[in-house]
Amino acid sequence: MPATLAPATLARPAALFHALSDETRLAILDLLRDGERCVCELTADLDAAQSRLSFHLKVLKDAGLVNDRREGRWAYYRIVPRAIDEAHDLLIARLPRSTAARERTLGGVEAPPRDFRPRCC
Amino acid sequence: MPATLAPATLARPAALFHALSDETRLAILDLLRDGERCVCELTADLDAAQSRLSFHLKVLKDAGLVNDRREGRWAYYRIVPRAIDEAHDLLIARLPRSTAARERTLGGVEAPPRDFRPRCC
DNA sequence: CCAATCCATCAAGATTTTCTGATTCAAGGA
DNA sequence: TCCTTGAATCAGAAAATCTTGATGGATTGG
Repeated sequence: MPATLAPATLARPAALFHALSDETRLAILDLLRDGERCVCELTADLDAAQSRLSFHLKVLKDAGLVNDRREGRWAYYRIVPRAIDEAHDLLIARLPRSTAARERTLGGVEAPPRDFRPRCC
Repeated sequence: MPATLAPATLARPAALFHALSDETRLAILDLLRDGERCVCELTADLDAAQSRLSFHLKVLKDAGLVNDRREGRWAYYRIVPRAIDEAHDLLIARLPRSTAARERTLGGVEAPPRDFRPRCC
């Protein structure tokens, strides 16, 4: 997308929300809420092909939402709570800025005058 | 995706996070934080094609993240704070379940015994 | 009525994601 | 050493998403 649309500050939130935007990945996270799991457990619980889980685990890991730990031939994945916190902050940052703006947003008493016209046209 | 992987309960969070996973849409939301804007304003501010903005506004609207209001030939869009709140709740629901699980996740003192083996293998 | 403006929608193409089925590698166990 | 298992990675196909340019409807002003 054009540079004018994509300040660096939007890349991280977009990547984080993208990692959360898939049902398979959300199902993985739901399983990891109870603690770490190896890929073979996830494969069994989700009834999904192993290469598919590896793919989605990589997406989650690249986004920083999960960690992995090696033990013998197993790979154990777990949630990184800080990443959820980060996503939380990035979400809150999307709320309307002020109470006044919020009321305007909600169509409250502070709505703009009827003859308000956009600046661009 | 397979039905076994996609309980109905995951469709909504996936759709919501997907709407938030694009830089153009995040840029739109950032502009709407100060109150409602018409499409022509967004087009000017983001230097984007009008059909492109209509596309992204539709994605945001279908996800419930924005509302629109018609006035003459203008369409004013605004953030729906409740949808942000909903996304917030869906995010918090992805945090590790208990303190114990969280400590296990973080590799704390409550880590499982060394001879722990996955149930599946 | 005519022309201009705002906007949604469509079709076509390009790009990105996702899935499947190998293949490969490392770690154990026999 | 040989065989099995857990997991990452790759190639190719399929599916979804995004962009662009064109079209058309609705509204407004002349």
